[in-house]
Amino acid sequence: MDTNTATRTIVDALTKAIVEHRLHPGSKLAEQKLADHFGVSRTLVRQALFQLAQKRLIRMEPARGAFVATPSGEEARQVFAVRRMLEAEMTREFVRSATKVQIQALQEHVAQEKAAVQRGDVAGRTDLLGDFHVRMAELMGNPVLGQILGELISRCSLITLMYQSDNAAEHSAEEHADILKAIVAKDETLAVQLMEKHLGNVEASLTLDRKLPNSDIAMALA
Amino acid sequence: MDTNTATRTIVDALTKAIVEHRLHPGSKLAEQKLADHFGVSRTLVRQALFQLAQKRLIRMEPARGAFVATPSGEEARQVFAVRRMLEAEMTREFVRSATKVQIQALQEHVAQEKAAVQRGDVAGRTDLLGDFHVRMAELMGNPVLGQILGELISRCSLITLMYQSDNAAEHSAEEHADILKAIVAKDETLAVQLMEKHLGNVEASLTLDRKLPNSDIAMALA
DNA sequence: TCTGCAAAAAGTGTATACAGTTTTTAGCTT
DNA sequence: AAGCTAAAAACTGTATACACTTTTTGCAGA
Repeated sequence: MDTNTATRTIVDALTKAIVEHRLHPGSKLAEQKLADHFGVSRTLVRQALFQLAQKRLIRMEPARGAFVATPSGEEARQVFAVRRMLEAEMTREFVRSATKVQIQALQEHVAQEKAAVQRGDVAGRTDLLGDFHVRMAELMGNPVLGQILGELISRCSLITLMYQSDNAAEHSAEEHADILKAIVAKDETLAVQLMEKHLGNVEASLTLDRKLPNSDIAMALA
Repeated sequence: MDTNTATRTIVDALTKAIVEHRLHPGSKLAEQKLADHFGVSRTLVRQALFQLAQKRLIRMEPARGAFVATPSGEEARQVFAVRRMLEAEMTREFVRSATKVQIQALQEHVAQEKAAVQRGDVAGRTDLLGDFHVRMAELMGNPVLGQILGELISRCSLITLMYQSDNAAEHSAEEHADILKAIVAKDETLAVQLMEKHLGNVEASLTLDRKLPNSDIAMALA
C-alpha cells in the first residue's frame, strides 16, 4: 500500500460520514475505535484526524481527543463571506471563458439536481447542490480553486446541518438553473448577481444566531 | 506541553524556513535529522510534515520522503488566479466597510514597507509585502479569509523564489500605497482595479514558462 | 577509468509500548 | 437516595521497534 493511501481512505470515509450527517457535530472520535473499525493501528487514524482537523471538519482538544466540529454562527458567516467573494469572481470568469462543452456539463448537472429534487432524494440532492459549485470550479481548469472551494463547501455542509431552520434552501436547484441561464446568455453582471444572491439565500435560510446550537446539547449529553 | 504545541512549533519553523528561502525548493527533509534538530521523535516530525504537505509547502513521495515543494508554472498561475478572485472582492468589501482605525493600520504597514525598501532590507521587504495582503484580510475580521489567503501567500513566496526573473516586483510597495489611496478615497472600482493590476504585475514579473524551473536542477543534483 | 552489482547504510511506513491524563466505575458517607 | 472520593478503566501523547524500500557504498570485471 502506497504511502498514505490507507490514511486517505480513512480521511475520505470520515469526511463522507461527517458531510452526510452520519456523524453528528460534537461526536467523539475515539482513536482506538476507529483503528479497530478500519483494521489499522492508531498511528494511521491519528494522521487522518490531523488532516481532518486542518480541514476544520473536526477539532482536537488537548488530551481529550477529536470531536466532529461544531462551527459557531460567527464562523459560519465568515465561511459564507469567503464563498461569496470567491464564487462571485469565479462566476464572472466562467461567463467570460466558458466553452459550450463546459456549459453543457453544468446543464447536465442541474438536470440531475432537478431529478433528485423530484424524486425526493434528500441525501442525493444535498450532495449535488454542493457539487454544483465544485463542478464549476473544476470546469475552469483550476484545481487549486477547486480544492479550496471544496473544503469550504464541506464546512458549509456541517454548518447547514447545525443551523438549518427550515428547508428554505429547497429552491437552490432553481437558482442554479437561473444562474446557468445568465451564463448561457453571457450576462456577466446578472450571473454574478444571481450567484451572490443565491449564496445569500442559503445563508439566510440558516438561523446563525441561535443561542444553543444543538451541538452543545450533544456535547452536554455526551 | 499541550497536545500539538510541539508539532506546531515544528510546522512554524519549517514554514518560516521555506518562505524565507532558507530551505530551497526540492530540498529533502529527512525525518530523523529534523527530529534530532528539534529534539523530538520522528512521530512529531511526521505530524508536522503531513500538515505542511496539506498546505502544499512540501510534497511527500511514497517511501522517498518529504521535499520542499516545487510548484509548476501551471500551479503558480492557478494560485495567482485564486488570489485575484479572492482579493478583488476582499478589496471591494474593505472599501465599503473599513473604519479609520483599520485604514490607519494599513497605512502604517505601507510606511514600514517603504522603510524596508529604502534601507535595502530584502528579507524584511519580502515579508512585509506579503503581510500587506494578510493584514487586510485580518482587518476585515474574517479569520477564515485570513487563513486561506495566508496559505496562498505562503505558496506564492515559494513560487516567486522559483520563477522570479528580475526584481520587477520592487514596485509592489508603491502599488500598495496606490491601492490604499483609492481605499481612502472610497473609490471602490479603482481600488479593486488597482489590486487586480497589482497581482497581475507580480505574476507578470515571473517567468512561469521556463522550461527548467531551477528546482529540477536542484533535484537532479540532489 | 568506467560500468554493473551486491552488500551495507539510511530512510520511510506502520505497529506497539508506555507514561500521563481524563473519564468511568464502585463504594462509602451522610 | 444523593453526593463525594478513590481506584480502575479508557484514552491520548510521544517514543521506540521493526519490516520493508530506497539510496549509498565499495568492489569486481571489462
